[in-house]
Amino acid sequence: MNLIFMGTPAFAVPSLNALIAAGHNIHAVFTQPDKPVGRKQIITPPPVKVIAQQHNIPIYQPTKIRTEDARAEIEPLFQSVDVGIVAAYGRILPGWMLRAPKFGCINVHSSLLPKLRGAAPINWAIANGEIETGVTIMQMDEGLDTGAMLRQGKTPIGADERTPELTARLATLGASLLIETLANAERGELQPSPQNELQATYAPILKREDGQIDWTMSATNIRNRMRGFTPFPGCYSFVQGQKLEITNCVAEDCAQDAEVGTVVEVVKDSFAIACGAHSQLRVTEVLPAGKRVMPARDWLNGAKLTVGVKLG
RNA sequence: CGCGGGGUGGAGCAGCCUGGUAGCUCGUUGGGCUCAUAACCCAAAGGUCGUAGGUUCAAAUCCUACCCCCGCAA
Repeated sequence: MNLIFMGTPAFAVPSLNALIAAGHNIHAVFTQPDKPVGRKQIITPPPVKVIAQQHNIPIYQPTKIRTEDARAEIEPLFQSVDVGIVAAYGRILPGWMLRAPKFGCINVHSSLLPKLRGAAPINWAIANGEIETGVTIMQMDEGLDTGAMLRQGKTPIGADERTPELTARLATLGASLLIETLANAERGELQPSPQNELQATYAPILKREDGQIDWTMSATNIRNRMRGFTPFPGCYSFVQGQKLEITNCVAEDCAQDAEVGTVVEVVKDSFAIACGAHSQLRVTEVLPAGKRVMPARDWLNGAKLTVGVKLG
């Protein structure tokens, strides 16, 4: 089919590659502008741009698409193709863009809609303790991930799995579902299925503050968030005024009746902190501010942590 | 010139302000104890104190420049 691809991060790359491999005619790739990354503020192109360049596909990186000038330039392009494909493009598309292509725009969303609509569905699937998630291919409308579903695939979430691994798997799954969906579209066999609004939940974009541990949560809940919030925003607390990120831990039952957030045990290779719901979080690996990831054992050697210290 | 933390045996840290013997908790190696041990006891090895200058009788420590790592902010 003749199409336009819109995507930005690594998650979108398998979909783009699959479209190319399947022989679709990609008229243009839209992606976010190059941005400065890291302490050195090195200008870095998004992964999707790199792939597009390798295949000599025209690239558009508009900073604004809601202006009349932008519309005048872009709308004819969209009207000339069969469908627009969106995979983690990172911005809200105006209605005229969604309607311009013959089949409209189709989105690869990494959750089992109507659950987890929004910007960070993979992180929240893990953080919420789900045991299964997936990818939904949907017909886009002007709402937030509210369009009719075209195809859906599921995958289990491993007990120790974190966001990067799950993201990679879902990206691959999404790519294959996307190709199947387009094949159906070409045969005129699409069967849109509306979402059940009553079951909708949301996965808001993550902020740095989301990483601060609330010790009144259960240890299992905290551990799920640690997995889901890897690598950003992480899962951290403060020990004697110093930020300490927890990079690995185990949830345990707690017989003791200590105040939540206090250290209840310090042993050779780990330490435990009282959490809500009669549980405790045994920390086995940490990232102190200004340092790199280290086993709890190493950190304890120098930190001289004692039972009774309050975190937060 | 965005703000800030840091570089000390293999690991994590103290010592620096108020210059003068290289310290702590571990790890490693050897020995001991024990039915046994990742536990305990004894002993040993292992350090250009990030780099280069400077001040000084004397620098991990004070001064100057530089290199590298990291957190925050973007």
